[in-house]
Amino acid sequence: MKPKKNVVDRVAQICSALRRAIIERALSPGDKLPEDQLGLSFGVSRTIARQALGQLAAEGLVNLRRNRIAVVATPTVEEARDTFEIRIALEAVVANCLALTITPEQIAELRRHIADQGAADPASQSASIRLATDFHVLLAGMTGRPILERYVTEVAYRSGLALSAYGRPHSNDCAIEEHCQIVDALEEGDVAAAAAAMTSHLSAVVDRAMIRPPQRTERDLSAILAPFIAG
Amino acid sequence: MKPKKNVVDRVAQICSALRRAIIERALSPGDKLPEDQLGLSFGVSRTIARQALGQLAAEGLVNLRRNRIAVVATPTVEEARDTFEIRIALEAVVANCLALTITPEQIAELRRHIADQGAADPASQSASIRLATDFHVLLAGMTGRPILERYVTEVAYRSGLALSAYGRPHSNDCAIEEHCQIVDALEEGDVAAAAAAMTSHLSAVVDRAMIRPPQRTERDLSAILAPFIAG
DNA sequence: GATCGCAAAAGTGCATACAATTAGCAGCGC
DNA sequence: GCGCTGCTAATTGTATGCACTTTTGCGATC
Repeated sequence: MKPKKNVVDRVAQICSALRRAIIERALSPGDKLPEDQLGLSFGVSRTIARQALGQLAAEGLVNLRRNRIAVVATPTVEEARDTFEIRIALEAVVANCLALTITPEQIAELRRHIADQGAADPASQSASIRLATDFHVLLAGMTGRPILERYVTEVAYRSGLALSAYGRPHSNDCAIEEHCQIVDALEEGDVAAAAAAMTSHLSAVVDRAMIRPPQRTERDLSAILAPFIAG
Repeated sequence: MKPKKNVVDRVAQICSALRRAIIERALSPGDKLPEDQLGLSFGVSRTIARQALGQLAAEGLVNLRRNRIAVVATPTVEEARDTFEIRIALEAVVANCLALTITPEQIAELRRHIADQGAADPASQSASIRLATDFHVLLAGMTGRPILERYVTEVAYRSGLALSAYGRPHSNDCAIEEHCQIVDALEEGDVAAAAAAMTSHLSAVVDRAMIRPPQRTERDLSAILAPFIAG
């Protein structure tokens, strides 16, 4: 293969890596993200790191203040609730859409995903959080609507960050059970049931969370980031 | 006043200017946006212009392809419909929220805005389109939820771009009438009626549009942009 | 007259350089 | 001990330079 394509934009790569690091709680709200350290970790110049930070700031995952080091955003409680209400509205659209169009192959893929989720090491917070989020992203992707998928994904990541700030340690079991109910409703093509299952699932996630007070420690950024840098 | 603050981030300034230029149809889908020409127009270097383009691309207003000149996005018909469905879902949330919380002062402000809209020169497409969009942004802002406001704004601009590609020349009168109905429902605190008025208004916008085939001409970018550069 | 090839021009992709701002810290007075 | 002051290191904000890619213009060729 030619040395031509830079994979697909290094900015996007860095954004994905940081998003995953945030959603998996390797990075916590308030963690600092200095441009040159980021650049060093990902093997790019500050120019690129800076663009990535700009994107993430637009997505609400990072806070940017002039002449200040970028930090992982710390959503307020109001923002967290707001995010989830928006998420519920958007994912209801997904459920409505999919209940009418979903194929048996897609159902199978979803069940496979849920099985993976069940098989994940329950001790590994990061894996179960990521899989739970991926389930929703997968659903959104199945609608075949790129814009809907984009917004659902964005808001799902933002929710993950909010949970990271306020949620109690993620509990995987209930998520799996509720994800199953959603797939069941989709399989039957029951629009109302699918939307209801989705809504009550997300509401339950909110109810289960919104408890723990935030914590604060200093850590080594490059060590945190190492596993997220694509080979 | 001190010579310190750069207003508030020049990237954001350029983004706003371009968003307005797009929504007012001074820029049409497919129009080229070369970095150095942009930089020249706004008095910044390519670095800054480039960052702005990155943001706008993330918002779906601009298309970016590697080594190619950035262009104003040309939404497909599917994307346009998708955008509007998302918009309807989000603005229904706005309507629900406001029907319960809106104050008499806010009602007055909305009626004032609608009056301005009625007073706008009907020949001026750009003014009436901008005012119509601003009405929705204003509503979203009144919820006091910054995240909801952000998504509604983004999707409203995207809708505007879609209409620019496919809509027939914007008709102001019906919009004003429908905006009035929304405010009426909000004033009565009737949640269901407000959401219904909002939904049917947006559906009507879609129905009225989605007709005209896109056109294509070459124009002078810096002349187009001149009125959008903040003093 | 149309087509192909190729070199110049235009444009992007990225790193680096430098100015400006902030953060950290030592020293000082109280 | 505590807070203020000024210095230095760290970090961001922006422009510029260079390599590379795409587009364009133009002449040769058929």
